[in-house]
Amino acid sequence: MENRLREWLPFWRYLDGAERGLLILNTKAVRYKSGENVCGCAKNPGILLVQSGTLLSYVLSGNGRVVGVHRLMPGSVCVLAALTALNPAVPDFYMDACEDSEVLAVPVEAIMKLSKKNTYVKEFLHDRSIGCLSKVITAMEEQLFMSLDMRLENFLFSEASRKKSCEIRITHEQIADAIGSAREVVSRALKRMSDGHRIAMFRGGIRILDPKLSTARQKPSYTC
Amino acid sequence: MENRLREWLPFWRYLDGAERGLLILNTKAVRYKSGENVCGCAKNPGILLVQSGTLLSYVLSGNGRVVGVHRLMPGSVCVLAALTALNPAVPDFYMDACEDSEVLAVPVEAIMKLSKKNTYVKEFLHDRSIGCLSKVITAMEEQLFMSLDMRLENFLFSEASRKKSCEIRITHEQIADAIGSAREVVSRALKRMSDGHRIAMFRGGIRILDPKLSTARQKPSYTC
DNA sequence: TTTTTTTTTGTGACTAAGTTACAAAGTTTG
DNA sequence: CAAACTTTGTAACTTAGTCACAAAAAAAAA
Repeated sequence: MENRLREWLPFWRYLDGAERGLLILNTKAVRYKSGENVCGCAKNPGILLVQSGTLLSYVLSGNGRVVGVHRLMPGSVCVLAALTALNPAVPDFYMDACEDSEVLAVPVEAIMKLSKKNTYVKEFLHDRSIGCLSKVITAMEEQLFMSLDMRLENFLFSEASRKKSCEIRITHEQIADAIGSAREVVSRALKRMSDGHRIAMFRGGIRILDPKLSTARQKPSYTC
Repeated sequence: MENRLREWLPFWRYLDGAERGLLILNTKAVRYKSGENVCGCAKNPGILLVQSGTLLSYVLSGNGRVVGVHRLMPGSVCVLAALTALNPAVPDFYMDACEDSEVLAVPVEAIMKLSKKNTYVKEFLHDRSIGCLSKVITAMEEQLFMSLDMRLENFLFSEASRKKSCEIRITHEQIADAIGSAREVVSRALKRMSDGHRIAMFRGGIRILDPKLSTARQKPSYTC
């Protein structure tokens, strides 16, 4: 545990013995089953250090629509949950495990106590907070400004490169959740791509045929 | 000038003589004409203290669509522009004067120099940054999750209460920009409201008739 | 193995909202 | 007053989300 903290918390080397003790004492290893809710509904694990598995954080509308925000992989350190708890201006976020996952969680109170005394912790929190919120904004910009087809292509591309394979095992429903759309809409878009022989579809997955799809990841372009 | 800085920068009382001098020396009073661009396109005035007029900050898509983010009124202190310059992860923002306006601008370099030495400045920046980004996220959530009609009603209500009058002088085009829609869409929605006798329309403005419109401001509700 | 149930995918009809293109009405300016 | 510009109206079309239901495939139960 101590090794993990040292490895992932850049301020570790600036902590004195008592501060390290406080952190070690309060940090808890938590396991989540695939699909289990990690954060939201008044549940707040604090700062997360992902050991294994994948977590997905998202924003939720009143009527169930969703914008995916981050994918947290092993090695990720995420302060978003803590931030929600610390600052009432920050809107609510949710997080689910999308595989069986193992994380180290530093509760909000502990990190707050530290950050009040230690500049390095404070600076760490500041930096990561802005990073997290920026990612949220970027994700929402994508959702607001990019067409469904582009988002879908980008998603397929990024999944393929993540899995290092042009065969992706995923359902239309899961894709829709990931890119913030509806299952029927995704099914139709995939059908168009399939008709154009850019992908091949099979139950529970997709194979990418068009090499262009797996090379140029588009980005929304901002002009003035 | 010094009085204004003291009044609006909560860390002023924690600065020593040299630091105050640095700030006074670097802060500039700037005037913007209505419609003039304040921030964006490599232009970055730094931290803004609005003296008079109104500024509007927004996010811009590649094809000209817009999400309004903040309205800065006299007394507002905004660190968004500075934040963009300081942290490459933060996406680009734009800002226009929407009336003739007068602001005090503290350039990025000056505030950075101060924040490196002074904890209070650092904490101020941190706090305002998170506040600004949270507002951006809230604005984008509204755009993503709320129906056009709701956004329009909320806008009309907030304008009416801001101007303390149920007669708002504004064009459909300006409304569309403010709520992130298109002029035709706004015209149609206004026509529906006008048909239902909730508003009266005249060239260059709108009068609110339905008292319900000016009482209950709706918010998107988040559930789990 | 069959039968039943669940999961996944397909489809049509409908709605909301953004886009394009143009016209008409009202205002301002020469 | 006429010309130019600003503001508003309107129709046709496109994209994407919603609702309702059906068909196909896989998994579980009998």
